[in-house]
Amino acid sequence: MGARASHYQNLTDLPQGKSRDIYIELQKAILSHSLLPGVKLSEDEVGELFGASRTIVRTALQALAHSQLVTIEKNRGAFIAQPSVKEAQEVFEARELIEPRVAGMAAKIITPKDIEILQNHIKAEHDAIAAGDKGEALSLSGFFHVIIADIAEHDVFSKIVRSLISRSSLIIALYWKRLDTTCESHSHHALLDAFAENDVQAAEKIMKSHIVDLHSGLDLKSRSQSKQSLATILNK
Amino acid sequence: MGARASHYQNLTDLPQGKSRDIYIELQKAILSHSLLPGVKLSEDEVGELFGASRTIVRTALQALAHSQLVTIEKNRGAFIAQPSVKEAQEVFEARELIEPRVAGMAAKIITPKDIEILQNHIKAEHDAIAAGDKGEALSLSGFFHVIIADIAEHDVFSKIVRSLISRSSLIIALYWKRLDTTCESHSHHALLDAFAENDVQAAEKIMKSHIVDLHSGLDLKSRSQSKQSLATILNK
DNA sequence: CAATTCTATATTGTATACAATCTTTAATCA
DNA sequence: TGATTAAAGATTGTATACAATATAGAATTG
Repeated sequence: MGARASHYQNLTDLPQGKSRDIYIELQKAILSHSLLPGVKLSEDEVGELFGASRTIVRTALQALAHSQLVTIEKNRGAFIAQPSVKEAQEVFEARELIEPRVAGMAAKIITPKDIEILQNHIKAEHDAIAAGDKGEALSLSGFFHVIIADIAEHDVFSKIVRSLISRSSLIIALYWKRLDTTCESHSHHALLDAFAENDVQAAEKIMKSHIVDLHSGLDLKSRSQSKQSLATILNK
Repeated sequence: MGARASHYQNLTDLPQGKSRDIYIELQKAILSHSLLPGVKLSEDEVGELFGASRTIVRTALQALAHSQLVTIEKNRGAFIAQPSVKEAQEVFEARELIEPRVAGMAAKIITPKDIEILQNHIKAEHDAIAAGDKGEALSLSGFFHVIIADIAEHDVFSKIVRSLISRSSLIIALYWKRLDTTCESHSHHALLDAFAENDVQAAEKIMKSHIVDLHSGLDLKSRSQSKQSLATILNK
């Protein structure tokens, strides 16, 4: 649990403070699909919810915009980003190039403790699925990839991977067609086996096919959409 | 000329306005090594220079911080970033993975007009070297890679490449040891030949070895300068 | 004289007031 | 009625005043 929270935190380079808190909270809501693409984030409303002035809120929203989780339209405001079909393709193409390499690097230097963390993470995924908490399960399965990037101890790749995975979450919200998410867990298990044996090549290969598989789970013709009030969504 | 300006502009997702102008100007100064790593960017000073309020300046500085060209320290201010040795290694490792792929993609779809643009760019590089304008030459040789990313028409990779090249400029300012920069031009020429023949594999290979070569031009033991204050630069 | 504490100054952090712009609603005209 | 225009309201953009913090210099102490 503590591990998960820290992964959220490390996603921004904002200095500590209220802006950072707001960034993290909003991000959490976006990655768990509580906030869906297209939803407007009004400065007053967000400020009201978090007890912060607009100055602070704007800092957080601009940071989210830099992370491409939010789009800011001049004189119109901030909205949860809606990645285009082309962007969706590109994000997964990038993941197909970068993440196998990262997985290979992780396999090289992974420790038993790291493996335990990943095992616990997979368990948490299973629990979320069992509990029917789809948003949480999805969020966790994304963070699985982030943990691997952290294990690889390569800050540059790690940051890129985090960004790509965040954007993947939005892409999945818009274009995911498969209803069975359980198939993913299989890949994660297989990856763990490769890690346990420090098998670099196997890790690369499994990660590659895993991402190709995720990519193929997208329906890049239709997109889904819905609108809700921000206050309702954040339970505040 | 116009092409070069547009490449600066496309480096940020800031909305049009004064913040964007400041971002672009500061970035230009950083990439041409007019502003060196460690230099402080005081909000008042920058605001004075550009005739803008601190609100606007802060937006620009925060954007630069997110691009990792600037580091913001709480209650201390913004400084031109000073990449560590580890970060320098990682940036070039990332470039070695990503840029060859991008060069291959560009080779596949490049047009005669694109090739002409690249040729003109190389000529501008030569002119800058001939004129002894080292900063300009360096900046241009970086943008050569950005243009290739644009030709590949892959926004996600393009953005990553832009970021890596910006950071490379800081890294070169801190760790470059070679005194002859002319050798680079050769690689750029060779790349152009591969592009002209739409030779994907050759483009990948040349780009890879070009970046490995750049990487080997770094002295990752000693850094050329540590913190420079604005006072030092102004001889006060 | 060196080291330390204290004070004054300068700089950044935040809230807020006002301006500019967009959005919605009401009114007008064909 | 339907479309167009005009006014009112709401929202974002920007400047600025004040608060919090860090920095530099002076005073103090051993």
